[in-house]
Amino acid sequence: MPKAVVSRLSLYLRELQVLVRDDKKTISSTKLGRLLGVTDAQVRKDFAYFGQFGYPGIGYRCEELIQEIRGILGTDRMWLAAMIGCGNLGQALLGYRGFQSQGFSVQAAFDIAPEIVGSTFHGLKVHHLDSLPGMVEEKGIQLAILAVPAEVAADVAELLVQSGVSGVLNFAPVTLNLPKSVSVVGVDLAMELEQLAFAVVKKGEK
Amino acid sequence: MPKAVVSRLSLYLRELQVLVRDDKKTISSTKLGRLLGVTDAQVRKDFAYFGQFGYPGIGYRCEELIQEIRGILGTDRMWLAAMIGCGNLGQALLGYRGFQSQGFSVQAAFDIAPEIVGSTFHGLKVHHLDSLPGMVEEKGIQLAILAVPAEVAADVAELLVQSGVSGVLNFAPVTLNLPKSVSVVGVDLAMELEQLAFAVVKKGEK
DNA sequence: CGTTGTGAACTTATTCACAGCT
DNA sequence: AGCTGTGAATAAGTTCACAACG
Repeated sequence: MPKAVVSRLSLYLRELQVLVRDDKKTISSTKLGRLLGVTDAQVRKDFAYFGQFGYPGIGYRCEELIQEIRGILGTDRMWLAAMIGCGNLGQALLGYRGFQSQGFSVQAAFDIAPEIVGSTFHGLKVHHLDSLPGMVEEKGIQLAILAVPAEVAADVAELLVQSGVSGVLNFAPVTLNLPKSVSVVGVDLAMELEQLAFAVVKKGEK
Repeated sequence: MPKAVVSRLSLYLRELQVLVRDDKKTISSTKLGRLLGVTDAQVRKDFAYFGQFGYPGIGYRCEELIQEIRGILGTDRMWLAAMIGCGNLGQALLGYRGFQSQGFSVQAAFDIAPEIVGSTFHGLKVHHLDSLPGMVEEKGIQLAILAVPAEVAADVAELLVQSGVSGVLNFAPVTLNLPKSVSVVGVDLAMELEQLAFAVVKKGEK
């Protein structure tokens, strides 16, 4: 299965949730594809990797398809996460409503700076990083959102691995080299802007 | 040219900047690839789309290659950006140092909420969205960072287009449908966590 | 010698096109 | 009639492997 399929699955899910909010009951591969800029065949093939979810002559039932996708992605259960680093970005992410609504619950927050440890942001008290291993165990935390400065990201990531988390969402602008038992997804905001700059330049040339 | 090449270019750039900080003068495609988890052939082919930057027997000169990549991405000049939406996320992004260092300067910030308009975050005063078109023109703003709630994202994006921006970095969890003269890069934080959840689930099954 | 640049081989991903279901 | 699911065809992207270079 192509690995791009999984990111399209997230995209389909997001669009289906919009459709349900607008009281749409069913949607065809053609219409769903049009909304997202992919072909109808692509939509059908993507779902076909996981099962037969459609109804010939009808399309896909939105609510049902949402459940199927959530089951595939694993977001039908609640995932417990820890926020690591409560500076600018970490604080903002603690207040982000979109995580909770998609199946992610930030259970604990950590930092190392004396002026931040002990503070409360969006109802969550910040603990010292030293207490991370214990709390991961105690609370059953599976994922970490890493929002620390680049210089310390590698070391902190190492600590996360030792603490037993299974996945890291890395906002630090460095490539983490972790054991392959731990999954990593990187989000580099400056890189995204670079991609945008390139797209603009290319368009200007055409 | 494959479109994945451009995102790898950003990745190479980031790693090269680390290498330069560590006083490395040159690097081979094999070593650079190892650091990032791609093959040596991939590294060479990626650069080959844009020119001949390497030295047989030596590798690539880091400083030189950085300049080449910045030239390709268009980040050798400074890009002027506006922050649209100064809630949680917008405020955090205004304080993000990584943008400036990679060639992006946030010149103005906008919101619509009376309690936010007029405030100052990280040295930047928040204007009302109504003054956007004028300031885009006046300051020569090319890019917009869209950090508004999903419900209003489409309408605000429309205003951005009318104001004349060339590119939008969209943090709202919706697909924007803009004229193709305007480039859009989307970053959906919940989607990234979903990708991570899937990776963890899949690893557990194996 | 170590390393690039690149055509050719191969692998992966997307699109086509149509049988078959409702 | 409208739409899915899917094998076959096509296209895109990656790796191989080696000549040429400093």
